[in-house]
Amino acid sequence: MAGLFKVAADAEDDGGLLSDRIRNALTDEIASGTLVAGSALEEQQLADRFGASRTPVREALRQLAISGLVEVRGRRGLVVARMTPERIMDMFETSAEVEAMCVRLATYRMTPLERSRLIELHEGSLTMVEASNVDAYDTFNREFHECIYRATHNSFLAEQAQDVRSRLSAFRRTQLRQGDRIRRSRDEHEAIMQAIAEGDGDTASRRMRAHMLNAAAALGRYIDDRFGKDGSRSISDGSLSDQ
Amino acid sequence: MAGLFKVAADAEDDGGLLSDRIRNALTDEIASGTLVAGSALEEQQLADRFGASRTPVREALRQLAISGLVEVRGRRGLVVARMTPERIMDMFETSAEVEAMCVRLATYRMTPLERSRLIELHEGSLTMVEASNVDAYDTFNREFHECIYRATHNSFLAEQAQDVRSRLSAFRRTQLRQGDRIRRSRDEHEAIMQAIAEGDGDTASRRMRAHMLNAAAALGRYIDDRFGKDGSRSISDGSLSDQ
DNA sequence: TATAGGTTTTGTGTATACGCTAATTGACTT
DNA sequence: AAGTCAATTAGCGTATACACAAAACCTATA
Repeated sequence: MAGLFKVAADAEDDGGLLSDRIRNALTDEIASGTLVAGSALEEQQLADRFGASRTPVREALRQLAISGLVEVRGRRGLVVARMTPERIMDMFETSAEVEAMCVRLATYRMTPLERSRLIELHEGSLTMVEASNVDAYDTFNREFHECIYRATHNSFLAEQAQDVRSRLSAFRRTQLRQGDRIRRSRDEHEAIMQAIAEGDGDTASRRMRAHMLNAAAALGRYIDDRFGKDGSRSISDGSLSDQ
Repeated sequence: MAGLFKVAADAEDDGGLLSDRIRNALTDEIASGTLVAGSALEEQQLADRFGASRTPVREALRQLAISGLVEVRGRRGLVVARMTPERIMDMFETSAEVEAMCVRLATYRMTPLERSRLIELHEGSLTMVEASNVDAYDTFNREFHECIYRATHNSFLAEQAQDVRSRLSAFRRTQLRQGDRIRRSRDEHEAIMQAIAEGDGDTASRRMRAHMLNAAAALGRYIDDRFGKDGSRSISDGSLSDQ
């Protein structure tokens, strides 16, 4: 069973479409490692296991293929994609770069209303940190970043950023519980907010990149434990030190 | 018919999978405007038109939905996505930002072999410019950018960049034929190459962004003609002027 | 005449059946 | 004994059939 990760998909565990439920279930099983990387995925077998027919299974697999969670191998079936530590770090780095890109544009284009909304959100996160309320902070964090996406006033970019972010959600899950990561996370947000307030998009961008890479690093040991010991590569040769 | 755009998919017009052929055909028809935005797409009707059954049509439509070319509306069918000028410019801007991000990382991480390969490609493009060989330059251009993607040494980022680029291919088609765009394109490549040679990732990044936005601007009038007259917004408030 | 409720219709979601490609295995030849 | 070719088969790609849900339409009543 995929008990390790009970993702947001559980909200509508039985109401939605069958193909979507299968997709979510497979996503969880792959992210949690229940389905080991490289193993073959046969449609009929999965259909039997879910008590469904091949049709919705196929739809689910095709979506997973586009998400990159499974690899298509010509005519001869699909296999669970190998989520190597390198691959995961690549995804985190990409996410960091995308977030940095977004906050830069957002700094230049944000309306006063959007700015005050972001400030309001940020200030509200203080009590969560003091209460060590991880779940509340996690929700806030998502809103914080989505607020920045919207402030770019580029809906396509916002969708892309959201997509990358959602693909990492399964791995980011445990990040905030590592040590005093929450407090440091909020401190980094603070620094980003300051750069935004000064209208300095490039600085906000650099700080956001560092922020995201710190979050990734907080996951480093966890990922190493799960997937191997080789997750230590320099993931940003650029100006990482900041603030 | 979708005669306007004979895309690269034509290379294997009959050999590939039926669902892929349908997907390509629909992509062309949407990009070319043959299928007007907002119109409903019924599976059986499309199946009849392509002489196939609903199954491959469904697969194609699901892929298009993920690509953003069609919008899913609950249970009541799909509609052709509205490709407004704003949307297209958003996509071009995103592409520009992604390319800028890639070339920055590539500058820091590129191996000597990759650098020499890029130089070789760039120098080879000179004869194409002098011969005004648009098709050859278009092929070179794709290789040039893909070479940069790979040089980031981040396969996930490379895939994302490739994905964004491919989504724009239908619109970028005519770009190089506008005026002396080819020569200016190569000049911009030249400036980027220089920054790469100096190991200045930030400069390479800025120049790449400007390069991509120039390419988008070259398409501006074309897009305006096709989709309306409102495609003129400031698409980069940041440091656009460069070199 | 307008509205409410039921009926028909339309189209997606899912199940099942068939064909075809290609991988595997076995036998036959060298 | 090893390699090659043919036969078998496993599994995907596609076609067709059925179920169900939502929207449109028609009818009956106020």
